[in-house]
Amino acid sequence: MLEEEYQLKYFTDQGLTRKICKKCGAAFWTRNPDLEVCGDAPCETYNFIGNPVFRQHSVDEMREAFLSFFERNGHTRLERYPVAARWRDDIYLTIASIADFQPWVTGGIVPPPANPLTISQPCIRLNDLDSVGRSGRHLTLFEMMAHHAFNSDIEEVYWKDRTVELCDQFIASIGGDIHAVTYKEHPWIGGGNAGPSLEVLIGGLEVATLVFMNFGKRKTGKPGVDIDGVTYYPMDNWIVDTGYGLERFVWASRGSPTIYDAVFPEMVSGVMESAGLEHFLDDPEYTKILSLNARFAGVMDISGTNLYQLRKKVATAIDVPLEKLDRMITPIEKVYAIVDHTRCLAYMLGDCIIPSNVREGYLARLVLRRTLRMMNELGIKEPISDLIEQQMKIVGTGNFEQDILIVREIVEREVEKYNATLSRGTRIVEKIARNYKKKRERVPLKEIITLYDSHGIPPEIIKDVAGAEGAVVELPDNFYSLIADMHSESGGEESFDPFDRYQDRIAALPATRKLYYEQPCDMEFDAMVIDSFDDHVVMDQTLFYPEGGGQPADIGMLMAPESMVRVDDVRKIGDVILHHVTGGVLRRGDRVKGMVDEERRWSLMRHHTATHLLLHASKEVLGAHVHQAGAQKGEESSRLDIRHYKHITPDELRRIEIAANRMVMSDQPVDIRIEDRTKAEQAHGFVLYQGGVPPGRDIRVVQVAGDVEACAGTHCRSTGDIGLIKIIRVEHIQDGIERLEFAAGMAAIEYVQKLEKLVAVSADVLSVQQENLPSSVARFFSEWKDQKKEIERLSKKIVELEIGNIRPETVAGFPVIVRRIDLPPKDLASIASRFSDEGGVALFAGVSDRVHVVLMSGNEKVNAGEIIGRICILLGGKGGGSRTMAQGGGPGTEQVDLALKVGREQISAALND
RNA sequence: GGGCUUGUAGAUCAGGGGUAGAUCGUUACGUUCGCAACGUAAAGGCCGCGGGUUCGAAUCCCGCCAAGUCCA
Repeated sequence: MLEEEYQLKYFTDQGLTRKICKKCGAAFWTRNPDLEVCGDAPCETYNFIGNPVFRQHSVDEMREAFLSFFERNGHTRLERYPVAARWRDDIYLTIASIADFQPWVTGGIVPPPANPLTISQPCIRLNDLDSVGRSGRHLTLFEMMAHHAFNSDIEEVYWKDRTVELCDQFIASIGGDIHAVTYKEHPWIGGGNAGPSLEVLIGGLEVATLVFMNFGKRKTGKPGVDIDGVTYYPMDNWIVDTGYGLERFVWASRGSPTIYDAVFPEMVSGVMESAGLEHFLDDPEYTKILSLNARFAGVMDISGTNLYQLRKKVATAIDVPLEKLDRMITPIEKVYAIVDHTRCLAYMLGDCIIPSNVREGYLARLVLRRTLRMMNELGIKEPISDLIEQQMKIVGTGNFEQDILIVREIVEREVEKYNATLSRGTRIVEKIARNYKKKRERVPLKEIITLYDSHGIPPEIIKDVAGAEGAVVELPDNFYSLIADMHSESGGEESFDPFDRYQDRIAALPATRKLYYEQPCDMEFDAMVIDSFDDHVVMDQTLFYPEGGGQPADIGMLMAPESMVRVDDVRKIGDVILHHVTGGVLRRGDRVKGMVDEERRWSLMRHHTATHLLLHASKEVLGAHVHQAGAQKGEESSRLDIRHYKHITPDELRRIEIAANRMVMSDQPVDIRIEDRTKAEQAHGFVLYQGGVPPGRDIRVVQVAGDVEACAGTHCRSTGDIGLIKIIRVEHIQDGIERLEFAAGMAAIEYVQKLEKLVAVSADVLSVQQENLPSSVARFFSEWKDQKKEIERLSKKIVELEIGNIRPETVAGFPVIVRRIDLPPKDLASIASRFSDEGGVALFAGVSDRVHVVLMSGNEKVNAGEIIGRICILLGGKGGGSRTMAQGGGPGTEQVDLALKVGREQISAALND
């Protein structure tokens, strides 16, 4: 498959030969004619450990060596992107350098920021979380050093030969021996694309992958090829996608036992010390074991039960009992994992992810809790926030957007939350364990799943806590995969775009001129209909704003000489603007006059500009970490979701409102300009992208009162146009996101008037002055409570009096009372229970607007529940209860005497039975 | 975005159609030089909110709100 794709001129020129690995059968290229294996795991084990294959480099040195090498070779160096992939909605975290440029650049829609370019992109992958620390090579966060070239029919930058040549030269530049390098053929398929790829191996370690993305599933007019039974077509743009593992290069340059020792030696020894394991640091046996461990782990998949296999191999190799090895190595693996996880958290939190129960915030929480658990197991007392802070400082605090103090506060809050969850969880587990112990049963798997799934208690803790209560827990080894299977049942359905079928037709049309940008305050325009299909109209130019950036579409009218239609929705497809019309038909060539619903549009503009001010005011009050998490403008109110790690207090809310309104009153101009994307990003940073990342080489930058955003919406000319901004409420949408709902302009006035009316009506009901409303309400409420108490006291007294008054008669030798007492059912019950407690039978009826009856029996022979039913039928109602206590009622107030009489007969009949 | 769990006294939780409970804490009194401990008593509840079913709902059903949690 794709075999001819690997026949590079560079290979033959340089004297590399293609060989087939005698172990795995894979094809590879090498300068060493005697080589028989491909150099990849499991065909070859690590031989760089203790025997570095590059000149020694630190992380920073290696990164700089890479970037400057490619700069020297004509590449533009790019700053890293955040680890939270906020410009994409299909992934939460940046998982590869190419992810920075997907989907627009790779899709050929948007030109790349530079071409060719080089970048060192921190990436987070949590797929192999369990292997981190154990395998000696897995990391949750790694830097993918990369160079990319975006080729098209118009411009070919470079392709396979040059890419491999650069790889060779870079390896040589850091002291690597290119004769020891093998290039393994490794067809690559993913995300609807495919292409040849080369794995770069040295010392038994895969240090880089060179991917040549040139096939896609989409038809391009060029002949297709068959890959794994699927037809792929050569793409119009073909992309060099390389990934060099920074940490792996550093590791190979040090030859240390594990990647962790190479990448963060200071952190490892610091955490070792905190865990009381510092004696291992200079122990040669430890070094030997870990080297072996990494070497063996390098050639196998160690997930799940395979870990046991790995342990056995190492134990056999060094002739140490398995248990002893396990005791030695497990704590060290945890230290490695802690060091790795805290660095991952430093990036996550430093790049403004806020721990949450959803989305990427959940992933941050997951890693944080995992780390806490391991720290706890090792008895590390040092706060995790200190470790994260150290990691941030090692990376350099200037590389993070989030302030270190805020990161600390967020972490400390998370720790508190986790402790609360754990202690809550412990109580629940204890209770359940006691229950099953009493029943002499094992705690079933179902309970464990509920505890984990619904209460977040890890099964290990369940086992411990339940064990302490003396209960046995049913816990299979594959617990986590069981959970995963359970959740994977629900498949996502394909979303269907109703505009897909117009794609071709729309693509043939010229771009619509966007008058709404040129004349944002005009509401009338002339245009020519250039296409019309179904209920959609396309014109050469329009003032109608299409839905976008959280701003709804304009509505209005289009008038032709012979017809008039209503516009009720407007959409932008590519550069063409589609108007959805009702009430008539327009034809191609019609000259029309358009009129936008002016009041609505003004209201939307006010709300939109107000959104920017409010966001900026929130940053002023709450801190620079505040980001927009979403926004929706409306005519009457709008909402702005912001990322913030705790609840906004009423006082903060007032300050935000005041700050925003001050910006209004200072009447500052709204500056809108089109800027070059890359230049704008450099000037303003990624804070530009508050409402998502717009496509295109140029972006529209809206600058107002210190707030700078890439924004496609329509705005007021100056902040004074907005009028009043009134925050209506704040809502806690999810952990880490607060929603501000607000009104601007006339809508704000209307809201205030509505509030005013609410107060006026309320004050009127109580006949008090408006300013006395709070104290009056408080007084009424406490009086209401007092009086409720008083009624209860009096009721008790009446009950006592009634009991004193009543003399039971004797029926068949048993005390019986049948009486009408007009008290609430509750009181009747408490009187009746006095008699039934002493073996008597009591039937009471109370009359208010309806009749309720209570029958209580302390006598075996009298079944209260049965008798009450018959009584209630007479009252036109129903009733029921137990043998000893029954209640019921009905509307028949004039039947009370009859009902009681029948009741008495029933009771005596039962007693005489 | 989806699944699951939970909202009852200040705190922790029972009760799951028929008179709202326990433990701790609080207060008062007793014992004490005082404190702790102990004994006795009391106060403290819109049973999250709004609908519905029912003779009757803390309890069942629906919606909302809030908290927690697992996953994408």
